[in-house]
Amino acid sequence: MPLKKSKKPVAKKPADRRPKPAKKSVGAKKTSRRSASAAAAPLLAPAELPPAYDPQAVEDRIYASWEASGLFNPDNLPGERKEPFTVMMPPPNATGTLHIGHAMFLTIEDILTRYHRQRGKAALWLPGTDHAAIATNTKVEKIIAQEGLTKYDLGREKFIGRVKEFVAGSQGTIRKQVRKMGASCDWSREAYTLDEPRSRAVREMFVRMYQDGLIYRGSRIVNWCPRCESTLADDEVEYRAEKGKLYFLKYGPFVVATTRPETKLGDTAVAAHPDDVRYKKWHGQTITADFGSGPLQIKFITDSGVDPKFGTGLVGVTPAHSAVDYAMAEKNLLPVKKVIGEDGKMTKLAGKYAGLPVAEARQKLVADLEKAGLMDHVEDHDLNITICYRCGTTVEPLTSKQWFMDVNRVVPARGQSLKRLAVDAVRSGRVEIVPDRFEKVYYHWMENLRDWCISRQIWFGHRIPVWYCSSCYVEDGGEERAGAAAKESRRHEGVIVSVEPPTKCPTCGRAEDLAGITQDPDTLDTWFSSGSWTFSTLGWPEKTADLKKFHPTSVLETGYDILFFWVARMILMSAYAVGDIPFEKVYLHGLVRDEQGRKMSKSLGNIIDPLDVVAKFGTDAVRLSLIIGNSPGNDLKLSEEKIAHFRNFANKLWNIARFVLRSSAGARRPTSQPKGKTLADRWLLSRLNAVVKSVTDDLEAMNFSRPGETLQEFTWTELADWYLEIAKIEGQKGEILLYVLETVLKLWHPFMPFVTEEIYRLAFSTGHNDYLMVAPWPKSGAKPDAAALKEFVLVQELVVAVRNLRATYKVEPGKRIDVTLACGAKKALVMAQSAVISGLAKLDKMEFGAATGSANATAVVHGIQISVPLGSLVDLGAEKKRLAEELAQAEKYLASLEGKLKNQDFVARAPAQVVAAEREKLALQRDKIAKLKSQLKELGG
RNA sequence: GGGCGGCUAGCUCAGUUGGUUAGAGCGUCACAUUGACAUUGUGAAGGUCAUAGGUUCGACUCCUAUGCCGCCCACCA
Repeated sequence: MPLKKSKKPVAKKPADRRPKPAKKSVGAKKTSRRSASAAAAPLLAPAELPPAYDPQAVEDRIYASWEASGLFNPDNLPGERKEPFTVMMPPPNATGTLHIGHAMFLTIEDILTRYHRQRGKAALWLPGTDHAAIATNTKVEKIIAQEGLTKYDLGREKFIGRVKEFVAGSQGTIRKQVRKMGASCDWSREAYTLDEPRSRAVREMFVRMYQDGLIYRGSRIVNWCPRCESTLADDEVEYRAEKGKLYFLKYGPFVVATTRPETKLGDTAVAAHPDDVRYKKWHGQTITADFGSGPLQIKFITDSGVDPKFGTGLVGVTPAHSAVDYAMAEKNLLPVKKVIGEDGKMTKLAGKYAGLPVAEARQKLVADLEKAGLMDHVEDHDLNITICYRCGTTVEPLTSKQWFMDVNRVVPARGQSLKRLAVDAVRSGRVEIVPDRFEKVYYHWMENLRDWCISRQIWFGHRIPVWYCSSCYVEDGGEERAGAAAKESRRHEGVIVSVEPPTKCPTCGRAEDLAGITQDPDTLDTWFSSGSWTFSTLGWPEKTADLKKFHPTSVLETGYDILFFWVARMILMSAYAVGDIPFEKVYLHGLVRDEQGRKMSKSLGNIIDPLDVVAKFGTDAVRLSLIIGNSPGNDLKLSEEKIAHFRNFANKLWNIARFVLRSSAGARRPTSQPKGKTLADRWLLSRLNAVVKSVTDDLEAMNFSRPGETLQEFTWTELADWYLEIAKIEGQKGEILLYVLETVLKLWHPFMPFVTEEIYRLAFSTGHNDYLMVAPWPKSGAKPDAAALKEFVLVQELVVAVRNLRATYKVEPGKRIDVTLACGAKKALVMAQSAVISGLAKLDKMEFGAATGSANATAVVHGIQISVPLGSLVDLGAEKKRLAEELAQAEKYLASLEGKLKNQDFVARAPAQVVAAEREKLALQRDKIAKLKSQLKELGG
């Protein structure tokens, strides 16, 4: 009993055991046992298979054997594999553990990878993790806060040490969990956005873009999170509705409405709509306003974005603290007056309010204005405040000297701006987004993209590869002005931008005293590094063989929630760096929600932990539950009941295998599709071919739910419930059963890799790295046997009709009954199938001809009248009622068919096929009605 | 303010070029337990496909409105 011996100890091993290729415990046993008996027959007596599939006893062992086989690495795959299939795993944030959403994407990507691997491609699925700069930084700040520490207590070096420690632990957990899901990714190529090769790629990218003038340093408006003490990208802010006030201030000769009076100290203009007649005479003038910190020179400008109906139709323009206002300032070359600093306090430009936190400054200013009679009135107002997507703190828009990526400047080598390149990649069809409705969303976002602020003031991340020479570099000072001048540092003396740390200043030659050359303290936006993920993982900037072979990648599979953050950035950066698309297709999945459709969250306590449900139901069941019943771009509602259903299904498949193995003892394993001998054989094989085609077509179209449903229906209903039952009657089906089982395993394997691989190992594997994982995908060559399909349906319906009668009259399930069939032209078919029909319907005698006597229960199917003499069991009244109901229904249907066929337009315009089908239905209904009527007459109705 | 998605059986969802008596799973009801499987089998009940129009011989499917529910984007100071 080698199976049982090998099972227990392996199952106890921890999931995280990283198997060493040399140690082939499973393979070795299998090989020695197998080598004696060649490949002809199943090698395991079915008695050795436990009656229930036990995922816990199988999964870790199977995964370890896959990993040991080296077959996750495309370089090791058998045969000549010219065509690559590449998926880059969206690197999970190294901030903790995986949730059920990760389990979903792992499943989808694994299905894709396994399918294409079976199709004979060089399938590469490259795993990795993301350092997730702000998220991880914030997380570790929280952790050390529990020790009563801040990052400043530790200092930069020590703090980063703590982060690295945390990340290492998190990565270990993630690796374990990814394996637990059965992911067939190539661990030998695992990458991390902050490891050395990726860091080098980031620096290289930065330097090249700087040299091409696409990265510049300038003082522009950014989103500033006072808690994180860092900038945020435009898409890293979220909104929260809040009740606020709208203050109407006396503003020189006007009244201007504002929600943030304290920012008015930084106003440099006031704007009206150009067509607003009330203010025409002020256009171009300069007025003076004073809010208590001295007179302000305010230019009157016009902007079509101003809504004349809101407030007084005037906007106080505060370039330093509003993105909209900054845009107006750029157009009008207005001065920028920064009254709020990065510390969240008023600057010295705020006069007497300098040094006050923003909230206090507002209170004081409002009080002062009221005192001075400068407050016209105050209204309640609903407003959307911007908050940090990581910590929820109110974001302060302010101008700051940062590094930006210019998305509108023409890329020298490409002749177009980054924005245009990224739009065209999708517009041209080279990148296809599934579902396609997201293409519109993508265009809209990309067209409105502004220069991307890429510098962050957090400590953890890629340090900006820029150094400043203290001898040559002079910070700009003085008054700022919006517009072209803000992009000051495309080139600047004393600014050294370099992949490797500089050894001397290129301007002054300063070398010995490197203390005078200091690196920019800032780090890069995390998306800057993940934007290069598709090619940095393959060795870029080196011209590696991997890069040549596997890029552009085939499919990028990720959640629709990071379409902008990540997908768009990858298209942008790939267009720049490699002059190509990063992937051919984008498949966007939805969110996993709880059974009530709520987001899963710790506070709601409705989180489904993938490891919990995997332990409870098995990985295969969890995988299916995340795939079936879901379509791209739509959210999925998940419940344990659903997972339990697929646990049951995995067990069903297991038991189908047990049955097949015990029924096929001594049979040869066919190398091609056997010929069917009986109607049931021909039906099943024909159905199987149709299923192969349908599943293949669906997977090619990246449709995962439907092939799962198709396979489930075929496996459970057609194969198990019908064919296996017939096999018990007809016998002698060893070869067909083995063939169908093997084919079904191959088809199911991408969806449920563990149970299928285990069955394959027990039933078919010859050892020697013979894994289902690399078994060729079935071909769907044969044409459907239309006659067999049609005839078998008749047999099925006949059987169901008899079962129905039995259930209606509560005939004991075990009892065999007699039946009289009036078959007409179908007699030959029914006679030929009499053994099957009798077996499935538990018949004793089957007679042909018209039934006699009134003690019959009757049904009509496909023109065949079934009469079951039930003697005293038949309640004549009830039977009459039942038949009358059936007759009424049939007549109703007949009437609709007649109506349709009487319609000359239908007959003339509908396709001939459709009309003919309707005519056939009509004839069948008429026949049925006649038979039902005569039976009713017989009963005296 | 602009845009997108959903609305099909009690629940979760299929329904891909317009032609089925609208399907599945779960749940419900009835019955069945000596070998592939009770993590099962057999049978049944259950829907005017959100509403109103329109196009068409024919609409769950296409078009136009409307109503809920959800999401995304946006500069209403």
